[in-house]
Amino acid sequence: MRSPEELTVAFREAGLKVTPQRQLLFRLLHNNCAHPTADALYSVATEQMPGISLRTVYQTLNDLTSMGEIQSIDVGTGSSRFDPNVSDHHHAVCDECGAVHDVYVNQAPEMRGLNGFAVADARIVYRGLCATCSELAQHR
Amino acid sequence: MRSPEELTVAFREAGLKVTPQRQLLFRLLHNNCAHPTADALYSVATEQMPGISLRTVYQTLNDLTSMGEIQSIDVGTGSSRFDPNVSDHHHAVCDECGAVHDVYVNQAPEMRGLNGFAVADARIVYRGLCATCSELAQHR
DNA sequence: TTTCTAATTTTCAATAGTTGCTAATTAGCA
DNA sequence: TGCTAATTAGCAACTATTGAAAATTAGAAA
Repeated sequence: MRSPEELTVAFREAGLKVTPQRQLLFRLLHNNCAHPTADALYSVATEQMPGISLRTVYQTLNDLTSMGEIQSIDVGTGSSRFDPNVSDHHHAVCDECGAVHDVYVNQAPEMRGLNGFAVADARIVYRGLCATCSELAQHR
Repeated sequence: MRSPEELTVAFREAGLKVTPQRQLLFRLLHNNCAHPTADALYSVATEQMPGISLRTVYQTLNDLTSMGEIQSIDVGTGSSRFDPNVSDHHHAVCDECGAVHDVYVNQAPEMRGLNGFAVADARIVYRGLCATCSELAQHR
């Protein structure tokens, strides 16, 4: 996604208002590679702006998603996660600690069984143990 | 998954009871490639057995899943879908009609960014238009 | 066949995640 | 400074799923 400053301009150009709540979320999301859930963002946001509502967090995330600034990802952990990295990539989820990592895949693998299905998008979710957790698993 | 008859034996051997509700679900799932949701199965089951509870459907699906007879898949359509095909395969979801198709992938693609992540499983979800829906889209 | 008991089913409440609605507030233009 | 449409907050509602507990039942044993 673009920087908070660029988003400020983009929002105003789109006729949207730039509120303190939105600016805070712009900052919390920028360069955030933690793949946070709405609730995780809400927790951090509340520290800096007590009283901000979870509803507003969801609303802003949805707005940013439909503007293509962030993407919503579902890695099967119950709630949606939000990713300011909208480049073509995939995700690896640690079954132990729940951390989500970015994975880049060179070329699409050969597929069978599509039978005329017109693929527009492919998303891969890897599951397993992250480096830290598999390290810890060794010592048990 | 195995046939209703084989499951009947397997359940008894595991000390589990074979109830009419379970037998009905065995039949509804056998050779079912529609990737139904719990609710979809509940609807069909209700026709043949009025009064069966949604809770029982969920319970039986969970039992079959933990026995490895079926798998639970999440293709991002809100609710879990259940697949009696437990062979190594992936799924293509039609954005128009919601149908879910099986896709077989030859070999895993080359990945970058794993940084020590120990992959245990990979699931690919393709999105796009199924053959029927892309056909219809042509004529508009 | 009848009895018994642990497994199962049903019912209903509860939960998590997310969205809908509405009154109150506010950004930003005139 | 005032105005108004956009936004926020608060809360109810909704969907998918699970928990808990009482009632029922499969199936082994007598």
